[in-house]
Amino acid sequence: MAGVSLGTVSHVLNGSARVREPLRRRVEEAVQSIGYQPSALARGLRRDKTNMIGMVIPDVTNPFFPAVVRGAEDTAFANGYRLILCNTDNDHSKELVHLNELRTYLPSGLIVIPSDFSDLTRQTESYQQSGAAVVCVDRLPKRWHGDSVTAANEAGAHAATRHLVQLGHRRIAAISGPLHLTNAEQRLRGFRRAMTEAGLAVAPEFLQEASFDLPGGRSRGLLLLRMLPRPTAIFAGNDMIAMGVIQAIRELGLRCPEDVSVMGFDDLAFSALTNPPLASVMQPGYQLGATAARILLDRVHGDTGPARHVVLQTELKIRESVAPPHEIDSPHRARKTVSSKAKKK
Amino acid sequence: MAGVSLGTVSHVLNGSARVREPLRRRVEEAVQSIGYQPSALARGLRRDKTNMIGMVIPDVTNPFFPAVVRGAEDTAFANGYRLILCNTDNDHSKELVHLNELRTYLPSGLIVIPSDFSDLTRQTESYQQSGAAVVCVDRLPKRWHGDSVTAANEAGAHAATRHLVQLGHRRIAAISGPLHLTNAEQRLRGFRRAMTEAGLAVAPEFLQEASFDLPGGRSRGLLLLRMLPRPTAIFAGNDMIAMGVIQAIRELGLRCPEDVSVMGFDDLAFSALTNPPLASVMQPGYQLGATAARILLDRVHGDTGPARHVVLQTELKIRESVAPPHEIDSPHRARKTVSSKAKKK
DNA sequence: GAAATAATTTGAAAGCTTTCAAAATCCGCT
DNA sequence: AGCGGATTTTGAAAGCTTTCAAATTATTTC
Repeated sequence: MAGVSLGTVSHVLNGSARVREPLRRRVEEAVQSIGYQPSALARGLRRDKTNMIGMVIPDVTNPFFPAVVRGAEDTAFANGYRLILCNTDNDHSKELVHLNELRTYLPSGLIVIPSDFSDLTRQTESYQQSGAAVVCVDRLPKRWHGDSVTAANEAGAHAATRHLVQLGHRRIAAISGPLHLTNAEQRLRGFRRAMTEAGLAVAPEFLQEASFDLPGGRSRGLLLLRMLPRPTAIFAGNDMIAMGVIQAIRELGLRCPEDVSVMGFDDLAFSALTNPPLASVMQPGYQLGATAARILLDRVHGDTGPARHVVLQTELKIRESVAPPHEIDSPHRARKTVSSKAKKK
Repeated sequence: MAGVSLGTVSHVLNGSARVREPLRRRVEEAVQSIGYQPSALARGLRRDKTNMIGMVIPDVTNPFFPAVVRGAEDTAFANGYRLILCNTDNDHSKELVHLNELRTYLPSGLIVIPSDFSDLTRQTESYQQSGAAVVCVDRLPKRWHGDSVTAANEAGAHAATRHLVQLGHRRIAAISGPLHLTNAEQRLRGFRRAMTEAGLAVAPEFLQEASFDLPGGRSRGLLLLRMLPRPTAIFAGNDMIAMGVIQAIRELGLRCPEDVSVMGFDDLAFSALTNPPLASVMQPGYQLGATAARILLDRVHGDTGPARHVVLQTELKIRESVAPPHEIDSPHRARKTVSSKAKKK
């Protein structure tokens, strides 16, 4: 200690009160010379809040989520906040463990991509009364009324399906993600609406549900492709499912897009590099994360307005995995990029 | 509080002293009923150590790193530790910020994939004297003497190159990653050794250096492909570079593998799905992370043995992006999977 | 120049655990 | 019943900040 009281040091470091020049300088020099850094733990303990943000995601390994994490990390970091990353593996009990433990670190907030059957709502209460904000991303738990950031799943799926219809497809099947996840359900809804609007009926067996991964898409794809008459196009709930479908197509000796068109959702970084390049509905993962962090920070800084539900626009990326069906003459061709509208309420 | 002293509660919760049954039960019931959870902050403050592990990586968005993160997260979580994730963006100053700040949280340890020009060694000292362990993964800073977990880069690159040679290639070029990264440098070394052993000279202009990403691979690829005589095979420093090369090949109206074979390194999850499927040297990202966490936990639990340098084996994955060169008759064909040896010292 | 007022600086408490030494209780034994 | 030793339980300190009220110093005003 170089000549001054503890309280003064704190004031210099936090600018919490004016300190006259000579003192301030002495303190700053001392801090410099011994490389003093305040203990984040003691600080958090005293302030009842740390600069940490808990980020709970299903799995870093799934290529869509890292983009979200990155978006959140960047804006959090730029504002002096740090991320604690938690994988839930879509396991509800693991989610609970994380949620419960995270609280004892007094984080400033939580950014959550909820797992299946998440009852985040109840957890959230205890966080909110400890002053932490909670923002949900990508998919929402049932009856979620707090802040959220999602993609325009319904609109995106609608645009994608309409594109398939415009290419001339009539027998279009869908492989949705797990329907208790709101994003999977919304995408399916968009698919159905587009089909209805086109006056096309969807046989119930043409609607399959799979887990959001490659094996899920492959097995459901095999199922669909063995039906007669076979669908000429398949709308997949996400790109991993779509890749599974393409694999199934190949296994059965069929070709994509000549025999079956495939449309994905997510537009992962590598979807443009696959064989064939995958048509997909782009959703802005980075933006989802960044926006969630933005909202969270606003809350931390005192925004007490009504819950915000940000819906980010998607964009249809047409690539070689879709083409007009072979059996029928293709009536119209639509190669342009179609955007669904962004919406905020 | 239900009838007993503070110290006793602590003992019950930590098993730090025997407590007689009736008391213990009363405490446990009280804890249950109000859902009491000890403050991780106060605990860390008192114990001079938290259950957090700082994980510093270049970029979650790069598909190789999430696997490492996942491996580390899983073993850390299973042992009651949590991960604070930090992106450095390969920016040394950002790495410094993270490293400095992380320390104030008194983490149990650090798992670091160092950025370019990292001088982690100095940082490490101050961590170690605060009792935190540091493990380096994937690549090492210059003169790193602490624990490390890396892949057998040299051996993997050697095996891959030898495979190309055995296919009949003579004019083989390499696009390495940034050579101040030890992993890039080791892979290049493996490449050179295989070439030397095969009695093949490598023209200096056939050795290019690129950043570990797709644009890097594309631009260097274009360069190489415009040379005359053109290389018949290109060994890429990682899969992202390899994808860039394939893109370059396509842009020039050439075909892979007919005109040019491409070999990658990493074997990312989607490398099997690209067009053409990418031959690559598999390195076990998940294991790298898991092993690093394992070593870290051992250190935390008191292992004070000499520094461990674990080298994990790689495995050559042959896929359609490599084939015998067209111009020459292919002398031998080698389709089998070749493993490099694992090594521990 | 003294008093009043404003501006700085300080001291001490509080936040929640863990831990060490001291106090209390238990147990067996005579 | 009383005593010694072993076992449990308790009290208080410490860990590092922040913050509030109190104390000190500077500044203004008459």
